[in-house]
Amino acid sequence: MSRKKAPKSVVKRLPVYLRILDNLIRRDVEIISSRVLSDETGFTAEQIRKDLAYFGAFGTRGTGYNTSYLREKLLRIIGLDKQTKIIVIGFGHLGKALTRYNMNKNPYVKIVGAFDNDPNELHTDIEGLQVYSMDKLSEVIQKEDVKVAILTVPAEVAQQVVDILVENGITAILNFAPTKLHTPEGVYVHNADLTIELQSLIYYSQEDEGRALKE
Amino acid sequence: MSRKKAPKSVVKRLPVYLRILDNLIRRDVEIISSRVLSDETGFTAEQIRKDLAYFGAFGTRGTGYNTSYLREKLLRIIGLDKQTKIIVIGFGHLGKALTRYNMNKNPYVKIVGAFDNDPNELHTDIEGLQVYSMDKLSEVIQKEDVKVAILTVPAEVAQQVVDILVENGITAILNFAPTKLHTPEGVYVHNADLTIELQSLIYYSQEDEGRALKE
DNA sequence: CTGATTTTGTGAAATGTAAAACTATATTCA
DNA sequence: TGAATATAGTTTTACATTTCACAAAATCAG
Ligand SMILES: NC(=O)c1ccc[n+]([C@@H]2O[C@H](COP(=O)([O-])OP(=O)(O)OC[C@H]3O[C@@H](n4cnc5c(N)ncnc54)[C@H](O)[C@@H]3O)[C@@H](O)[C@H]2O)c1
Ligand SMILES: NC(=O)c1ccc[n+]([C@@H]2O[C@H](COP(=O)([O-])OP(=O)(O)OC[C@H]3O[C@@H](n4cnc5c(N)ncnc54)[C@H](O)[C@@H]3O)[C@@H](O)[C@H]2O)c1
Repeated sequence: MSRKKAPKSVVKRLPVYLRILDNLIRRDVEIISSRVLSDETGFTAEQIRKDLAYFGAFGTRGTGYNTSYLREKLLRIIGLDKQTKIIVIGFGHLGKALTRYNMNKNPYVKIVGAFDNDPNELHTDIEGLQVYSMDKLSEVIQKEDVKVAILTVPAEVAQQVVDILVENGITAILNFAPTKLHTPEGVYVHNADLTIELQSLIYYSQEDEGRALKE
Repeated sequence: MSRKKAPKSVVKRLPVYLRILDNLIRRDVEIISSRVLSDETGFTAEQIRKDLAYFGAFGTRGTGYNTSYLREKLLRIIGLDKQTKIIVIGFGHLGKALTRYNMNKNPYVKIVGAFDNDPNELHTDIEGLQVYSMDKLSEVIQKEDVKVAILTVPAEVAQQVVDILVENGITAILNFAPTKLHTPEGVYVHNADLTIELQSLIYYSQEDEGRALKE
């Protein structure tokens, strides 16, 4: 049976459910209802049930969801059931912060290398991390069979770096550079645009003062 | 005349338009059509026109939009016409990267202080930045009349820090901690959850392999 | 100066997403 | 054992957003 494709908004909520489940399991909670999940996530219970229904029926009526079972299912749905290999391009301030964080705090991914074109950045104090110059890119991507890259280079060079990544078989890019990237069909780009987040927050922070909507 | 409230999706696109306009003005482009804006942003021309229409009529039929004029209007709409004062709470890896970036690259906001509870973090090599211990929070917020905070503390302490921020009059928070924050009515929280971005990207990177949607 | 062209601004239709209502199934306890 | 209760899963309805289609207004060419 072929299920309807899940909307983007649903996919964005799956990792939230996963995180809550991880916390619950750590606290030895074995069963959770959509109602309680609702309290923890802020999404409505109906929405949570509907989201999960895109992928199957994982609960028990009258009881709720088994936390470990649902976690396993979510891992498989999201694609985290086997550790995803990732590279980071642009080992500057943000690249370093993200690399360190994902190596220490994110068990679902494995950073197999960081890359920079500045020779001064080719060292690190992060344990277990290799920092390479850009000419090692092809070699590492192929040897490790990497498909996912985090891009933290300046906006001016982002497109040219992306072209190289795509050439070498990268199919998914988390882009922090504030610029629109052009990629061929089949290469996914997610923009994590921190400036946009901040500016739209400022919009809302002023809304109450009645400025924004007046003529 | 009172206009209809702009949807969140529209508000998120306004900073994108602003950025493109900044680039165009830097290249001395004076007039831009919605069609070309569409090419630059990836949004459809109709959508761009409709977005702007929530706030007024800023273009000239037959010609397009004057870049400088539209920029001024957008600045005022978003609330960037006067520099917004911001504080950063949690001067760790991510907090440092964001602070440095916004001090150097983001002319629309002014970081008036960073805060940390670890005495080792109370120094910095960022020019013009003051790093304070947490007991200076009230004082700085009041003296500078700050309303917006960037939150980069560990998830475990995020809620207790938020309570302090709210107590002291902060009304908008950009939250990087992977946890749901509870705030009273009138306090805006935007979650910038980088782990969710990465995990949902992984979902899409596997979609083509036909795994995710099969029974 | 006039008709053709361009491009904005906007109402209507289509699509996508969320919420609500409902149904089915399991559990609990008298 | 069976009625009451709890909760998942499904269908329906409402709402939000995008796309479409075109009128209105400005410009341009001759
Ligand atoms: N730091 C932030 O908080 C922040 C916030 C919003 C957006 N961003 C965006 O994220 C990106 C990185 O920001 P950052 O603060 O880390 O900047 P950064 O200058 O500290 O780091 C950029 C790194 O990319 C490297 N680099 C430059 N050209 C390269 C190339 N062609 N190939 C490989 N590496 C190259 C540089 O050597 C540097 O180490 C930028 O696009 C920035 O606009 C950053
Ligand atoms: N670094 C990343 O790339 C990344 C990615 C995703 C999410 N995050 C989240 O962002 C937050 C910060 O991450 P980080 O990597 O910068 O961590 P970090 O440990 O480097 O920084 C956290 C800082 O907060 C300070 N702090 C702790 N408790 C505090 C308190 N009660 N009051 C004030 N300051 C306090 C610490 O002293 C430290 O300097 C975390 O919640 C993390 O989960 C970070």
